[in-house]
Amino acid sequence: MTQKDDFDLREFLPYLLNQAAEISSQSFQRIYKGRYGMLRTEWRVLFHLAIYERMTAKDICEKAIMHKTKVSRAVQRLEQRRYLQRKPDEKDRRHEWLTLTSQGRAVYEDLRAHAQQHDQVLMQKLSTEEITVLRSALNALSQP
Amino acid sequence: MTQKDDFDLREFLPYLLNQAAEISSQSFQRIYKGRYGMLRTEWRVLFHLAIYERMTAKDICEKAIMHKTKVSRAVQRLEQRRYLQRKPDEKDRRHEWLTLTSQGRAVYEDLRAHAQQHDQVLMQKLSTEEITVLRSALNALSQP
DNA sequence: TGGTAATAGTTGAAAATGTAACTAACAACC
DNA sequence: GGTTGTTAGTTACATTTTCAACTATTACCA
Repeated sequence: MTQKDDFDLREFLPYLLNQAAEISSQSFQRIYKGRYGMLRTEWRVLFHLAIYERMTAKDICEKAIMHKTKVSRAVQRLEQRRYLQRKPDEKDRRHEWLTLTSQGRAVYEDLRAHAQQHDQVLMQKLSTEEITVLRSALNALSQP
Repeated sequence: MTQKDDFDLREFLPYLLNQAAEISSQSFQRIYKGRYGMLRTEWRVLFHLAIYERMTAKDICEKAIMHKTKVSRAVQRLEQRRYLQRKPDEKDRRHEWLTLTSQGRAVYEDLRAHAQQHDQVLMQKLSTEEITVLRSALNALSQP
């Protein structure tokens, strides 16, 4: 099993990105899954609502770059667990405003603490300069 | 929809990594899916076999950090399309050696060309220095 | 030797995701 | 006002993925 080709997978960005994303998500996944039985889509929606306070599903789709069916289902599950509330817009009843309940906010506070801790651990693998460059590069690559 | 919390999702590495990985994979996905009806798991296995020539499914699991059932099913589909061959190990018949057929290799060559081209486009979003730092940071984060 | 444990890989059922078609509400134009 | 088009969000179905149980083979060790 020796490398033969001149093409190196370890330089192919989509591969590298996926690999790094997968591995660095794992231990955080154990937390939100283990503690609250949540999925990736769910914590993402929860975090967006905690940070932006009041959003429609559409807003979340755009910010999080998630498909509307994913968001729709995550919202359903979060509502079932009483982590969020829906309120139809008075002016345009196609829109629904979503906000976290106090329970949802408590779950967020807990997960956020773990997320920050987890981020600290990840960053220990990198130098200060790498962290800065990495963040800006990832943001650049995230623009479609 | 104004930001309220002091915690910024745009600094949380697993989130950023996932976002960047997702977006930068999309246009490559259109290629392998559109041209060959392949899945992400499948091109990954194909590429590993092209680069390392001869591997067992287990080897691929470890290199690509994929679960064995994913690899098993990707191998099945690649075999059905005659992109690879299996050969049981003489000494230990639990192992199966996998190699690409010439057809599989041709598909790889085609996809590799597109991958490199795709990488060029992605890298245009970044400076030379960013690319270097990004790659090393991603490799560091990919170590479990 | 025989019995238990470990390993490579597969399979089936359940869960999650993607795609396309759908509903409901509003907008725009005649 | 009525027809047509657009938008927010949901649902149904097909495809993928995950998880756990399974087979087959080899390793370990009393």
